[in-house]
Amino acid sequence: MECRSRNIINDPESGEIVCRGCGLVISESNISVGPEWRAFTQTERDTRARTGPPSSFLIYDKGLSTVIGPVYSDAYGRRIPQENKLQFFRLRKWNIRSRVHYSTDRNLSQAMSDLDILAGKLHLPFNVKENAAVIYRKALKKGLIRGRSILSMVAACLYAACRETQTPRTLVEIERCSPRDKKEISRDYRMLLKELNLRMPVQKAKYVLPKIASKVEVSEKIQRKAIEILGEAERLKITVGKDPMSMAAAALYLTCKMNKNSITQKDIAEAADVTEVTIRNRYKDLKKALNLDI
DNA sequence: TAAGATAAGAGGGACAT
DNA sequence: ATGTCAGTCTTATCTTA
Repeated sequence: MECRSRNIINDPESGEIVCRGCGLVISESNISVGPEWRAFTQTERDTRARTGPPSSFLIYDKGLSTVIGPVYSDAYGRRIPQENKLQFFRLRKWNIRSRVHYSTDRNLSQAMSDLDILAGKLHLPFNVKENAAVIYRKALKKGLIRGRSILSMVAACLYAACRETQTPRTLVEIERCSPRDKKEISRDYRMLLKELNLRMPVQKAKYVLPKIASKVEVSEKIQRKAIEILGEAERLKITVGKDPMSMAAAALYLTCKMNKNSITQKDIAEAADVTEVTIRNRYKDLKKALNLDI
């Protein structure tokens, strides 16, 4: 099988790399990430490893800080004399205190842990989480967090990261996993867009279609046909200003009906998280624009 | 029982005041 | 900053096939 469009996306649901155009799973990224050396004992592994954990925006100090550990021996394993022990105790104490010293650091360390929890609940891949962390840092630097809820800002950053990376997650889905409500999260999200001058790519209905299709019983053929219809709808400019999710839902419903797949509006509405009425309206638009008579 | 029709209300963008 | 307006989507209810 060969996919020409190469319009690939890292599917966060399955962890696969798939083509957004045709749904082909491309699993050929066989890069070996293991070491090129062999080691037979733990000591050998320790001495041969040349790297530590990666630096990450998800850790408040990017994981690069030096930590004075609670071991009372020096680099050669010799015990530290009694008279110096107190000195090390004080050093360690200030090492810990200085790490999370400023309020922004405390805020960030709290936020990163909240982000971790939220992204985990939503099964979001690492790159989205990292992206959200970068946005949060920018917001914090511009003083946009103060006076707002950390949890809401974290949710807003995560949503922004999803939009930026074209990872299909709706605001409602994020709201369900966050203790803050949709109104607040969306307000903060809009504020982020404005203050940080973020430009988001427009969500395409055909990218969210597989998400709906995976929740209802639809054949691969019908999915492809629905995507075709969406392309046509876009060309006819009847998608502008419409929720991509409802466009996709309506296209899927239309295709099912044309192919004698007796799926109900209710089922699709549930899978797409839109109402039946909205599906009906979009369905009507599609039928009219495409001159279809079913 | 699913699908269609209709109406009222919420919330946000554009624009004016 | 606040108000208005058109347009979208939701919720609710009734009718039709």
